[in-house]
Amino acid sequence: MLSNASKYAVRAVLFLADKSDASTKYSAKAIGEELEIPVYFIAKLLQQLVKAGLVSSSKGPKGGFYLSEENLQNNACKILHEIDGEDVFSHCFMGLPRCGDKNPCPVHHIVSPFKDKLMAKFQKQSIKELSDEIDEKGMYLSLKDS
Amino acid sequence: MLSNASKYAVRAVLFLADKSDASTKYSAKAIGEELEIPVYFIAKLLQQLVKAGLVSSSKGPKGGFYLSEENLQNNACKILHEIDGEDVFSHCFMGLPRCGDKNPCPVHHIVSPFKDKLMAKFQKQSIKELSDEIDEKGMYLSLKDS
DNA sequence: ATAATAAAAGACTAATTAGTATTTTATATA
DNA sequence: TATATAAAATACTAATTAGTCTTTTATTAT
Ligand code: SF4
Ligand code: SF4
Repeated sequence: MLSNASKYAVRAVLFLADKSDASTKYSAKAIGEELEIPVYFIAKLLQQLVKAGLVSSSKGPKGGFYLSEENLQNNACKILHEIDGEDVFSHCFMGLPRCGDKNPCPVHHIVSPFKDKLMAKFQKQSIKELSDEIDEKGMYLSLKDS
Repeated sequence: MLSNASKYAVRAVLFLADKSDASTKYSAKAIGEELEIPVYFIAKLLQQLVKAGLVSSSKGPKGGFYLSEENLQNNACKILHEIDGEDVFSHCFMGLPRCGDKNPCPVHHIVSPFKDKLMAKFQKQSIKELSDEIDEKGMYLSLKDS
């Protein structure tokens, strides 16, 4: 459903949401190593997100990626859309040729509420809120010590 | 999550469950056209399922694919496993390096029950039961007239 | 100024998935 | 027994996704 790319991107952004700010930046190398994501790959993804205005960055020594207060207000859905395209959640499980509520496939009543919940999660909550929840509930993005 | 291949395969098998028996067979061509699946592709998939004992077939004129009474007793999960491999449902949403209930990712409490429900659906119900349910509830596998 | 640092840009290679086409083999029926 | 039919086997091509590498540009600190 989600590509590796968008999974990596979400994890990286949530990491930055938790750890970074305008004066505490992380290089692609640091992020890749911390989250066990191929370094060159996450670099490319983060650059794409910067271009889309979802992540901030600065070049040079002491430079790196971070989330501004503005960035934190976006919802996580935007990341998925930026990386995987607008129709991440629209094409779905059984892939019927012309499917929908009128012509439900065998798993529609399982898949449909799941999609709704997930959408709500990623759409209604800002990155900041999501990140706070992760902190509160003691969830992990990386399993390196911590 | 599911490949095109396994989606196609499940739809084709459920079609055969509904329409075929030992004396009413369908050629790959007929199935492909009915379900709007590339003919050569579904042929290859069905051959794979025959080899795995999940579908029956016979060659020659009046030959084709069908489900025997025995085939109908299998659960749909076996199809997914045959086509996509054993770990279709095991690697999941956020793809954390070493994830699990102890180290839940941000969407674990949404994804996990969904996976459970889906597994139950595909594992506990036989293809026959699933097919009957599809009939009862008026669900569609194809949208060609009907 | 210069050296070191790190993102930006872009050009790659590799792997996987999707889909197509050709040849061979079995079988029903005329 | 010849012919037509359809699966089986196999060898492809194409497209997408994943991942790597190199060069350029901006910035900070020495
Ligand atoms: S019927 Fe529902 S679950 Fe099935 S493919 Fe369509 S949207 Fe997805
Ligand atoms: S924590 Fe749960 S939802 Fe998240 S990747 Fe692991 S199994 Fe999937």
